[in-house]
Amino acid sequence: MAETTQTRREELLQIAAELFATKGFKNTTVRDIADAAGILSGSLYHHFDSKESMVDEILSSFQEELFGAYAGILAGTDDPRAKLEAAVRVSFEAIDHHRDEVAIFQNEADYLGTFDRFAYLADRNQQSRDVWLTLLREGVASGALRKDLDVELVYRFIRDTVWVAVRWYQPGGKLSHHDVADQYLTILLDGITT
Amino acid sequence: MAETTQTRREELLQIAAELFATKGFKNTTVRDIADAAGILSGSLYHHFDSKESMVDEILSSFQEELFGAYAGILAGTDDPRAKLEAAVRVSFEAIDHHRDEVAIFQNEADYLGTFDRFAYLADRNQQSRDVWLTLLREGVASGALRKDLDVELVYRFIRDTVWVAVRWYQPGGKLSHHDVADQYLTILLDGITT
DNA sequence: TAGCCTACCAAGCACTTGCTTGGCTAGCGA
DNA sequence: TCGCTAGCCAAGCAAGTGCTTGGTAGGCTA
Repeated sequence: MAETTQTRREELLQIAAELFATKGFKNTTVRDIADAAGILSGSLYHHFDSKESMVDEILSSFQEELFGAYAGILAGTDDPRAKLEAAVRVSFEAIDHHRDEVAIFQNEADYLGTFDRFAYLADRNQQSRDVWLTLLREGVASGALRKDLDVELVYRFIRDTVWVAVRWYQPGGKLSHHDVADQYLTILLDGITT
Repeated sequence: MAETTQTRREELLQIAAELFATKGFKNTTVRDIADAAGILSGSLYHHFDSKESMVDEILSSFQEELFGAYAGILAGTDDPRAKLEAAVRVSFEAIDHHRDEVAIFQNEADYLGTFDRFAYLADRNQQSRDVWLTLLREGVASGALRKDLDVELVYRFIRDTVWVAVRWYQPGGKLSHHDVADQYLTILLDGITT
């Protein structure tokens, strides 16, 4: 294989990501990671500078992909409601494809954000807020969404509900991420009453 | 004061709760707690057996109060829709009144649940699920809620949205917990479209 | 005033943490 | 065959971790 050089690194990153997602960043030791990889802890430092640089790499590469998808939606020509639906679907898809990364971001962003190195996490948060608020305001302006809503609050509810789903969503389970997105959009758009 | 004996203990618990909520349980050291209280770390062990017993006390007493409230709603004579609304309101109220406790439960339940001592956390989770599913099924049966909903999924969405609000809700802020509950119920019950 | 209790300090122990250092080995291109 | 690199090990250090121990000061009560 041509990418043999990269492979071991990426393999270790995947192992680390799963542990970070499951046990938390601070709660995962370099010995845990090394054990799971079948090597000694010191050997990790042949591949990475520090434990921090591992999460850094995991999170930043994921964020880049996700925000590329959002940008594509915003730049598209769909009507506001379709764009909003697309953003929700893309998010649930991210949970399906990048379970560990989403979980790490959800659980550790606050803590990691206190370090200079992870200042970009706050920027991404702001960027995400801009995306959703833009979509919601376009929706209200176009008449597709109710005018009596507190757009900021709606944004928070959507963001929370979508991302926290990573806690219970099972990638190979009975419900696909399409199913989950469908059900959530039904509730969000039309409510649960008859 | 008659409760002077209890006061210092409770004061220390409050200090610990705030740190656990902000920095995480594992990420908070006994020296952190002691520093915040203005004493040395060893002195904490005059009041408590261990760091674990501190979270234990914090969480269990909170849970008892919360589930008492749920039980009251279930036992009431309101119609299904009113009961559902009441459960949502009680939850947002808990976020307002017990910020730290809710945050700790949200962030640490998974990790703590792996210890025998905190097995009751899983029981409480199950109990909570029963409460919400009962309310939702009564709603569907009465005709107040749509029949095409996946009740289990709706439960998860509600649970997540309500409790994760602890991450951004500001107790003394512009929006009261009543306001937040109102807005969420509007969305949940009737949707965001026109 | 003697005995007891609450609240704390000072010191440190046993262990875990992230990370470092120096060295080994297998494979590959020249 | 030589040098180079990727990948790993063995050993350990400095800082931090939860918790223990023996002791002190002040107040309450019999």
